[in-house]
Amino acid sequence: MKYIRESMGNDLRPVRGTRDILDEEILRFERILDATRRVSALYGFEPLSTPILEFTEVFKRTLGDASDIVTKEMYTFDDRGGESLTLRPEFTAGVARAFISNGLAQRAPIKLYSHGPLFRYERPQKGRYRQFHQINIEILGTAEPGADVEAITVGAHILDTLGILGKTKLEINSLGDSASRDAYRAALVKYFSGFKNDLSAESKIRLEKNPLRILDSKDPSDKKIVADAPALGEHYSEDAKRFFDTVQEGLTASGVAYTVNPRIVRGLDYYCHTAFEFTTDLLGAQNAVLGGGRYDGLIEQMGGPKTPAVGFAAGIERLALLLDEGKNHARPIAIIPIGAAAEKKAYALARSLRDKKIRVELGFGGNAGKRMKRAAKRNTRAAVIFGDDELASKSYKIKQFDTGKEHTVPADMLAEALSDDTGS
RNA sequence: GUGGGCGUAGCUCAAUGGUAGAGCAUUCGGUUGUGGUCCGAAAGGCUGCGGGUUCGAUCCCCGUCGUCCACCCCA
Repeated sequence: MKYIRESMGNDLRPVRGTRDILDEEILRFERILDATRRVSALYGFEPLSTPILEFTEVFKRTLGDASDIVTKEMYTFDDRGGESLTLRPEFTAGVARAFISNGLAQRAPIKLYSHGPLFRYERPQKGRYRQFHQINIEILGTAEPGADVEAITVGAHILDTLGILGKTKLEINSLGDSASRDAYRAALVKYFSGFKNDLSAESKIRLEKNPLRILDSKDPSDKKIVADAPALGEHYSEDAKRFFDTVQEGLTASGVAYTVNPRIVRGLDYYCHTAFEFTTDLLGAQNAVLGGGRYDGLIEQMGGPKTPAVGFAAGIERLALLLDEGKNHARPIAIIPIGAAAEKKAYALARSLRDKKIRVELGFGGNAGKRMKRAAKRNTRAAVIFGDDELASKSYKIKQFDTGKEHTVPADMLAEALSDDTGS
């Protein structure tokens, strides 16, 4: 340690906004991925893994040159061949690209789930890192409101399986179809322009770049102005209204509780109709845990066939922060051989127990006392103790750590005696 | 990118303008066929880094890096 510090200085630190994930946290990650895999399979989702690197153009074209992500948050660099590449800052663009590249339109509608690391150059904060991880769900190739219902439902189901649905609330909104959106945007710009001098500095910029986002401003004086702003609902077309109604009916029929919040908006142009967020008040300012919406225009915008789609992403770090303690560790048993003959036999015993799906800690070296100590530290539930006596009588001594009780079982009953225990 | 709090042992934190201490954790011993408790001991620190003030800085000042919180943006 000392040597390393002297020779390497600060270079041993992980890069700002990145970190090693270990112990309790990585087990939580595993639980989240496990639940996502199991639940999404129930809905017919197939796994998809796309590259972490894409041509920069993939993100520029989908997110828009002016978006914050593109202008100041992407890790973009030229590779040795002079190509401009970018570490993916989000999933949807890469999934859409893969949809086109692989001709998945042939299989539409198709349901895909992905997970993995994403990168954004942002100031790190609670539940927010420069390398972060998401699970991602997309349903591509159907314009039916039922797909929106299913996307939201599978999200709720995953949260429920993780035991954290109750810590969140679901808010939904409709942005209307593109005609409704454009009309609404114009109405908003007109309205807010009348208050230009009273808006916060950020919102003045939003007025130019992204007027919908003013609705979501946290600035107190903005909020007052927003309160009387024209409502999105007034600008829905008949179709848009019917679509939103159908989604709500579907959610109710699916037993998914929600509230309509007109302030839920998406900044990017290709979003339309449904927008939704599962939020929590347990994570400070990073209140969005899972969010998504419909993006009918995206794939066509990328140069693919006209393909309506809906999807969401959920931040694994944020989900992990909400997860309850415990249930992460399955408790193994320890094998404690005493004497040379027993020690030699321990390897085969460990293997045969592991073949029977019993988790085994095979301590290394030391006398019985030392091995017992180590076993206790490994959170084992029981120890299998055997020496010359037990070998002679073809038996094993089992010690239950929780009760401290010991009993001896014949060799051929060992696995059975151990698998009776809970917690494996 | 903007604003604020904080950087002392692996972790959580003390301390004083005179070059640092506790608890937990770690290792060893008390116990070579029995853990968790208990007792004893050891190890672990350029007090983030650089500069300044000072006879002397962990403390005061400046810078820097890191971290945390908020804004921005988002999951």
